[in-house]
Amino acid sequence: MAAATEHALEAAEAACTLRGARLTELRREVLRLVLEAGQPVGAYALLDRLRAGRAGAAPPTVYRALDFLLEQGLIHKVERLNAFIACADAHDHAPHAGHGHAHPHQFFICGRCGDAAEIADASIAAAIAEAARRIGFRPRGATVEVEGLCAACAEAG
Amino acid sequence: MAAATEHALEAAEAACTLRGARLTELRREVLRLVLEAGQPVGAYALLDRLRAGRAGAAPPTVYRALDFLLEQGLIHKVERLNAFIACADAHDHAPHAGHGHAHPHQFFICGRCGDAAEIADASIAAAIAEAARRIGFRPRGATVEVEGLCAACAEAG
DNA sequence: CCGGTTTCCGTTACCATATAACGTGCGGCA
DNA sequence: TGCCGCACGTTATATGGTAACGGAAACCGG
Ligand SMILES: [Zn+2]
Ligand SMILES: [Zn+2]
Ligand SMILES: [Zn+2]
Ligand SMILES: [Zn+2]
Repeated sequence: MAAATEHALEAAEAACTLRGARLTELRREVLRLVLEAGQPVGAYALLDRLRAGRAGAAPPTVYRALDFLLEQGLIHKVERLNAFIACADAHDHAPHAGHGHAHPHQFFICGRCGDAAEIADASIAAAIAEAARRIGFRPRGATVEVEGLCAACAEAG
Repeated sequence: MAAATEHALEAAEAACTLRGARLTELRREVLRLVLEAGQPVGAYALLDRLRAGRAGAAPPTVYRALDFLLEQGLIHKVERLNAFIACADAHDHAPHAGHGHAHPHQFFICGRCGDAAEIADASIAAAIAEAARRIGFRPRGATVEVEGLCAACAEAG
């Protein structure tokens, strides 16, 4: 599946260029590591892997790169795991001119195999927006993370 | 509003008794601190306050109490803040015999004043359940946390 | 090409959040 | 009485995240 990673990297490159953001060597490398993980991955796990090619890497090195990738909507943070994962459809959501909130999304996290499936369900988003409206709350961003068993694991055991 | 805190503590006592769980002195004290905070409060902030009356308190002291209170559904964790808050309607949800998942709930967190409003919106829960069903996911618990401006702060500015 | 400005990133130090591991005391129970 | 399980103290450690400073490099208006 290295091909998928390469494709995603090229798409990220293109998206950044469109917005005038600089996907530097370091940021590109961190994005590659997140893509290759394929699952939510912690900042320090990324740091360890990053050090394979970059001797002096330290926490700020990886956190700054992650902040950039979050800004660009190329990755998401999984709050329940304090971990990061590549956006499943970074190439789809419109390249806003400015910086950004990530697009609305939800995660279904398997407690057995560790997979995190990203979806963008309009009716969940609508229900949240409606509830917010009802209490006069002005939403700026939402975290929706469901823990449980994925289809494969539920069947297996 | 100390009266409200006392009332909640008595309700918690009753609920624990019903389930055969022991709301010890320590756990009761931590619950009191969470109730008195009125907002999401970090474990180490609780630890500091706990130390006022308990010289030797250490991280495990407060984390074990918090784990118990979470089990009993008396408090919730706010993942986005790594903080804890008293359940807004702990006396309402059925006292399951066994231990438990917390009841379904959602938080609307004001980024200006720090308040976190807990609601239990059936249509949000339903939309999530439906999305889970569609992908064959078996949910065990959900985190729904919306960040933004509460009604008061949105009006103020 | 120059000089001013911004951005990126190396580096050090530190803070914040959470858990592992082990021991002791205590109450319930055969 | 001996055993067991739970609660909790205690120490140490793991894991996650920032502040602050400085130098190098990219960018831009001349
Ligand atoms: Zn996404
Ligand atoms: Zn699974
Ligand atoms: Zn609640
Ligand atoms: Zn507010």
